[in-house]
Amino acid sequence: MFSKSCEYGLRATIFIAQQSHIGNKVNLTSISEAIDSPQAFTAKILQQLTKNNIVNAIKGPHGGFFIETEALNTLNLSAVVEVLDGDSIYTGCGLGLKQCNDKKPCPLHFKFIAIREELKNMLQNTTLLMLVNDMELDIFHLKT
Amino acid sequence: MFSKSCEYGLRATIFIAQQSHIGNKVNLTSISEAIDSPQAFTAKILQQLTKNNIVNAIKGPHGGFFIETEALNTLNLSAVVEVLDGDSIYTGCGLGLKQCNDKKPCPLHFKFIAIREELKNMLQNTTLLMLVNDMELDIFHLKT
DNA sequence: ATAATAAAAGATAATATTGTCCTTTATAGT
DNA sequence: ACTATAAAGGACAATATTATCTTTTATTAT
Repeated sequence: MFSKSCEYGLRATIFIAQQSHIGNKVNLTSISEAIDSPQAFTAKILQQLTKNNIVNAIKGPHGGFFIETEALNTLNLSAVVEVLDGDSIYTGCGLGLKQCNDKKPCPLHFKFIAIREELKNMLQNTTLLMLVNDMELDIFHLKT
Repeated sequence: MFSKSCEYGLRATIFIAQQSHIGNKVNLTSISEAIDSPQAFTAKILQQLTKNNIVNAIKGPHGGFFIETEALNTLNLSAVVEVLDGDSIYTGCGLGLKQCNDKKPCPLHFKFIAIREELKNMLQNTTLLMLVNDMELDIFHLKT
């Protein structure tokens, strides 16, 4: 479904959101430990998320990654996915055709649209704050 | 969503189904032209589909690939996807966790399940015959 | 038997993705 | 100023996916 980059990116973002919600900044080491991801690779992904204003980064001692409290309520999963995997998951043809649309569709086009819309809605309607609140239930996890 | 192999494989299968429905066997060259795919790569994919009894292959002059008429009605898209991409699309975790289930879910687990079920149903409920019939409408295409 | 056709199989190559390592830049505390 | 911390950036390496090329096997028709 998503690329490895996107998977790690989503997990990292959710972890940062969680920590930001309780007022903590987190550094690369603690992120990659918390989500069980390759550290250097995760660093690259966080750079992209930082450049695209999904997360904030502060250098130096007591620095680290965080998300502003107000943003937790507006940032959704779709924003993260779009930064890391682009919009191909929304627009790409299920059979890999370059041109596939309502006018000139592949045989699966209309069947796919329904599912993609649902996925899109789910990703757009799920904010980081929602996930952070869910995770207080403590049955959810981000590693292994 | 699907791998390139799976995209080509689905397109090839649909084309073969179409031709089989009107009593034609088709060879590699005509398949890769009809679906605009790299020929040698498509050959490898067809080998897998043949081994897994999705399509039949006959060597030699007047040989080629085909699907038996009865099978057109029972074979569904899910069968093709499972051969080429395995079942990861049904069972894999959206965040890439090795262990993610109802007992120990990732934060997106329950939201994903709904979408995956719909995808699964769509792929399982869409038979090759249905697609062949749809394509008689002539608005659908398999290339570019 | 021979030639032609067509899939199967094996080896190899190109590309993209995933992952690592090392250096540079920024910041804070002493 | 110096040191420690931490992200940013660049170069490189490993792996997986995608793609090609060549040889072999099977079948048909002459």
